[in-house]
Amino acid sequence: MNNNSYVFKKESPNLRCEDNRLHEDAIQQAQADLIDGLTATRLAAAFQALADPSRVRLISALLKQELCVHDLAAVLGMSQSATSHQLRVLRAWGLVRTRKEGRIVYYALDDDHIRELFQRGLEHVRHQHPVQHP
Amino acid sequence: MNNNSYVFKKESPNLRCEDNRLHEDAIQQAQADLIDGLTATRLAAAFQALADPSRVRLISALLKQELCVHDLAAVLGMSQSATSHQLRVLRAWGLVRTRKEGRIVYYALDDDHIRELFQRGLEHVRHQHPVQHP
DNA sequence: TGAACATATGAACAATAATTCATATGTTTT
DNA sequence: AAAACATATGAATTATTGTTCATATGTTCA
Repeated sequence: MNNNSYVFKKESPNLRCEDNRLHEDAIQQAQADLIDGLTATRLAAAFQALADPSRVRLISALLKQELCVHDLAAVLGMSQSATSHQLRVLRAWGLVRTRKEGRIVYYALDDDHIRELFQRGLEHVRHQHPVQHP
Repeated sequence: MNNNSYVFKKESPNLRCEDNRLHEDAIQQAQADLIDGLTATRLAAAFQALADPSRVRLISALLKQELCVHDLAAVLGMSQSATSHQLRVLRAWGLVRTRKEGRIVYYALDDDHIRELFQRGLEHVRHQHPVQHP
């Protein structure tokens, strides 16, 4: 999926943007690529699941092995309740799965997909320009 | 980065979790893998940048070519102001870059990195189990 | 120069979300 | 059965965030 034909505008005479004469083609192309509302909402939600420091740390703790709620709370230094709430978010969006053994519930990453996504994000952060303010 | 030695607990005699006799090793391993607070915050922020339907749609519109603010607003059906605000978020976190030509500002994806991350997310969403509620 | 245009931004408001506290559910031990 | 334990959940509170509205900045055109 490495499309090397990214389009930049040619040095162009000054036209009003409003006219849509200048950008008509680009707009149509963009309309075609635009993901639909439902997909956008789901995709955003998937990223949202990773958009919190606590949840990101939970994922990192689970990179190499499963852990129970109690231990996750201990590792992260969070309350049991907060941990459980956050785990529910991760589970609801399919990032982790659970396995129950007696009264203990073990959490694990759902699949390598997640690890992959996590690593990509980490790469991005590490290659990053000095942090700017949002 | 495909670590195939993911650790699951052995079927184990019933011990109190609190004891840390059972999970001691796991906890130490997790402590070691745990990303630090600053990294967690930055990583979460990076995902946060993609955690909104409008922003995800902006990215999708920019997959194949650059576009100006006016056109992005038109393509997404958002107000100029809202579009600009969201673009600022994407720019602040290094997902898009800008190029100014006269009074027109063109936005483009910053690099293939972003496309990659976007696609991974999309894959995840598409492979997804029937949607559950958070 | 003044009017039209493209974009950016600050303040206000509405909507979401994360944590805490108290308590509920279900399991194991005594 | 009662007590201890592991986890889950609802309500309340505080914090963040997205959008709108009005307006500011900077560029081009007449």
